Amino acid sequence: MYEVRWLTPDQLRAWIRFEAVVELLPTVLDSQLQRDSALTHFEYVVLAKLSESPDQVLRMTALAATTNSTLPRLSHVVSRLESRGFVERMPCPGDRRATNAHLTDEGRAKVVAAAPGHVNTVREHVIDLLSDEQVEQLDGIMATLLQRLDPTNTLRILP
Amino acid sequence: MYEVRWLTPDQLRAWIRFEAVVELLPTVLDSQLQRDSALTHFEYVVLAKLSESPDQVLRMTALAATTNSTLPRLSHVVSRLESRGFVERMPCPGDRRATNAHLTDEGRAKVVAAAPGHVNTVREHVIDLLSDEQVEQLDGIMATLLQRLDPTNTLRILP
DNA sequence: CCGCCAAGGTTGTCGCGACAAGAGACGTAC
DNA sequence: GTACGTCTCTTGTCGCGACAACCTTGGCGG
Repeated sequence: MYEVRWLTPDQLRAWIRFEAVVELLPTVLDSQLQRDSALTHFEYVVLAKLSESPDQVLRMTALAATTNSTLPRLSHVVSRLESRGFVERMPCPGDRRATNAHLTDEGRAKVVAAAPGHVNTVREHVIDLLSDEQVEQLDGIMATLLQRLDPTNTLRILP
Repeated sequence: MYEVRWLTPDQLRAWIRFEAVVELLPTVLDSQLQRDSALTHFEYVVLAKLSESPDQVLRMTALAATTNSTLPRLSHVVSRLESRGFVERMPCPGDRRATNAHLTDEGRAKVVAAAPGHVNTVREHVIDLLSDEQVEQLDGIMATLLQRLDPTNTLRILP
């Protein structure tokens, strides 16, 4: 039985709405990609991050970090993507413990084909609904939250 | 091959951060509740919504709406909660198709015990990190997004 | 009444995410 | 050179969420 600081009405309202968006948004992203490209949102992110990196290669650990994922989760997903021919695993030359994930040409084609529809969904459901000022506010708020959520601050390295 | 309006650098940065938070936040909420109260975040929300309603009763459909869920998902969760003694199903007097979910005393005790820890987590990871102004901004942004995400606008009925 | 469709819930199946356990490889201390 | 701890990744198991199929009841037109 310790002291609890409950939320004020304003805080509560903001939280309930935020909570709702956090609950609903992933479903929207997933179903669009699933429907149009037979990809999970997470699978898409993996392919996208690989396509943005030099030589289309990233170490599993680095890939896990940029996708806000854990290694076990990533490993499973890469296995699936590998069996579909979008990614191939290659031993890392310098470190025999490490594995490199490499985007195949087929995988690259896949993500290139999926990107427009995904960007469109992001616009329709988020960006285009907000003013430039609100986008800036959103960025500031999320940057603050990430300092708590992302211990390694991987995401502070941004373009 | 149609026209694509890519995101501007500012928009992209905001989106990547928002995406990261949407990915990471649910895990934090789930693991705290799981660790301290052996509850899923969604289970907690179900119990909480019931505890806030008159007579601790809500129809399944209404409960699904206020928890941003689908009926199948809710039905499964209520079954689990029922087997643990936190909720009981009762036929709705007025409509023999409908089912009422009723929070038991045990369930009420459970949610009351879990609430402080949960509120604390929400404060630590979200509310207390933001200024009052940012909380207001967050509320405005999320309200806008919900108009798209929540077709029935169930959540616009707020305290 | 009676045939039809919509509304309200439940159940079954499948796939993904979380977690724990394990197998190699690297570094380092002695 | 060898023993220990750490890093890197994989694998197996379990539980939840999405989706589809199904069943019952209610409303409504003829």
